[in-house]
Amino acid sequence: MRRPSNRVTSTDVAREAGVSQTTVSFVLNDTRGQTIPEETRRRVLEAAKRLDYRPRGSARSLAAGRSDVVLLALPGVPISANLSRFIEQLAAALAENGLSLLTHLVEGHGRPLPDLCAAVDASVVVSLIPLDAETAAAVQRTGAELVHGAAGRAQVELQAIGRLQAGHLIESGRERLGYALPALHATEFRVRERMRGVEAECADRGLAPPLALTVDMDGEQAALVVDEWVRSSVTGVCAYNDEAAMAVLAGMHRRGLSAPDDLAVIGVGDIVAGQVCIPPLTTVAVDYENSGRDLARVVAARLEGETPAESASVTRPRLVRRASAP
Amino acid sequence: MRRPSNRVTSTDVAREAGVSQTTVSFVLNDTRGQTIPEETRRRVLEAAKRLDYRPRGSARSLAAGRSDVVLLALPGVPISANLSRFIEQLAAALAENGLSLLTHLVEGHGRPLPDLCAAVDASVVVSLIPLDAETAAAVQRTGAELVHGAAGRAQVELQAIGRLQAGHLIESGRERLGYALPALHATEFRVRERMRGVEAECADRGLAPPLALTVDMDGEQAALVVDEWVRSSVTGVCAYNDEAAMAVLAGMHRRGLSAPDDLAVIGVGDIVAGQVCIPPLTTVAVDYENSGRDLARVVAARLEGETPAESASVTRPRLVRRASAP
DNA sequence: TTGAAAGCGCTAACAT
DNA sequence: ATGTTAGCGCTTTCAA
Repeated sequence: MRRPSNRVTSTDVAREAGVSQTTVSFVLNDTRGQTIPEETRRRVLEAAKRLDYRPRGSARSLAAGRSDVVLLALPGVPISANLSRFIEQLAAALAENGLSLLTHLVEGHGRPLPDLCAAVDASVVVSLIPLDAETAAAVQRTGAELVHGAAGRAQVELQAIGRLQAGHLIESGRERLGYALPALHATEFRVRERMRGVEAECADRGLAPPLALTVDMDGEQAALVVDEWVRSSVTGVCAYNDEAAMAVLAGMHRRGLSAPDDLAVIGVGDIVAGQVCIPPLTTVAVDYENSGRDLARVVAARLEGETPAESASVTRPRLVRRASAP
Repeated sequence: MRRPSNRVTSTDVAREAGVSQTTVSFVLNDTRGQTIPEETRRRVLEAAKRLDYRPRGSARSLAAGRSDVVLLALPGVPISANLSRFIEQLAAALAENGLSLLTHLVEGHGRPLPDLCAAVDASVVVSLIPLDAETAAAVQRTGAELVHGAAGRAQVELQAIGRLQAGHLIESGRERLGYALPALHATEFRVRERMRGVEAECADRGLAPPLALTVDMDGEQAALVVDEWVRSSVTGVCAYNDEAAMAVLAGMHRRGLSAPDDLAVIGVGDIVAGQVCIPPLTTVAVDYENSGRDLARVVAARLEGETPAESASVTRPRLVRRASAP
């Protein structure tokens, strides 16, 4: 076969504790239906600690048929501080259930998700990205439970963001809106849905749809775009994100215009820079709050075989009022 | 034992292809030293594809004594677009070597790194965070190779960033510098080292050390800080990061001052917002360029048992000139 | 309350 | 060129 590794195994622990390997397993797993005297338990636990024993996941999941690994699939985009906090919560809550959270960060790079699932024998895959049917099926065929972090509702929530933006601008008296599309990823699902939210809100309030224009990360180009909005009597602009919103602000500055008087501007994301741009940026923040813990609960339930009343939604848009659109 | 799962195994593939399970293993692993006729290979491959077979990682690594999992340990902070690209490269390059990249995103949350290593039987751990000796030892005791992504040199590079900032300002004629510390994490290693770089550069050029002040993400507070710099005849400010730099810009704006005339400002990070703030922000970008691929090479070498001339450094600071400090 | 023993699905040495 | 077989370290039944 191969050189036997020198890593500590449960057999070593058993020898050290003077019990059988089976007993070690019982103690370490708190096997229910097994009653272990305190004295034995203590001896095993101490031996394990003394040897710094760590059960080998591969052996464990091979034998048990399921691992304690939860795979989190994230889109490859930069990860915001906000999302970062959500992941922390999720990891912490899962750890309390003895589960290990590992992340697949880079959609489309590296090995395909189903391969990764098989590679670590994941018991659950939590996906924050929409999986096409084929991938989803392949994941499930590896034996992993599939949990959608933002499934189904994602579309609704994305639109809710747009609605919140438009609603705020309209309530402050703007009747003709513009929409600032990002130069990159302009065709992405998220971009489309957020803009749809704005359109829907305008429609509901009997206003014309927003005048959508693409904004580069360049003051001069942005100024041109601003010119066009002004020409069209636009008085409020919803941007796809805070960066695009800041580009609009920069374009206005070049023309001697200022927010909110000439054009009210509202972004999405609540990036730190938005607090100190000129003027400070009104934006829609997407909070994850306790949803990390909620999701962990869903994951745990799934492992019990239950199908809980679907995941509470992960996101929750909130208006952050600052000077650019008071 | 347990209900036999209905997942496809290599035995199923063997049956489907009409060969032994061993042969399937040979074909799928391209076992060197084994010669397989094209016809057999084809039959096996087709059977595998037909059944959508995926080798189970746990069984594989249990038998082979090593898995194909590479664990990337990242700090819990938000992940920049830049770092994101680095990870993509790494994942892609590793995949070419048949390795799977999984990420441990949340330092200090969830299970400890050594536990995760054991849980997935990682063969390599790539750490972008400094690991304390105890953790490092524990990781290695799980059998994983430890590769430091930015080890040792980290300090040098962090200082190089500060030097680049200061050098640029000084070369453009500024003789008295300020340093903008972030309100949060002000005591962090990175913050200290970056500022040390600025101090070192000032010292080398025979100038006084920078006047370091803490800047909040708040225009009014920043204005107060700017007042103090002006009072002290500071003419150029190095900020810990782009956000802090933008706060300085905001403070200046409140006082009717503008960059670079009254105060030249330079950040770090090259965040997108810096392209469209007022004025556009000069900054130091930290590029990962091809270091994802480089690191993958180091990982592969380590798995071969070689100890290559230590990892090429991961980062490389570069000046991005814009209006705030031309 | 404990332990012996049978696998889990795979790799790799050893036949054939 | 292919198959037989012995484990890898663990969980879990079953017997003691």
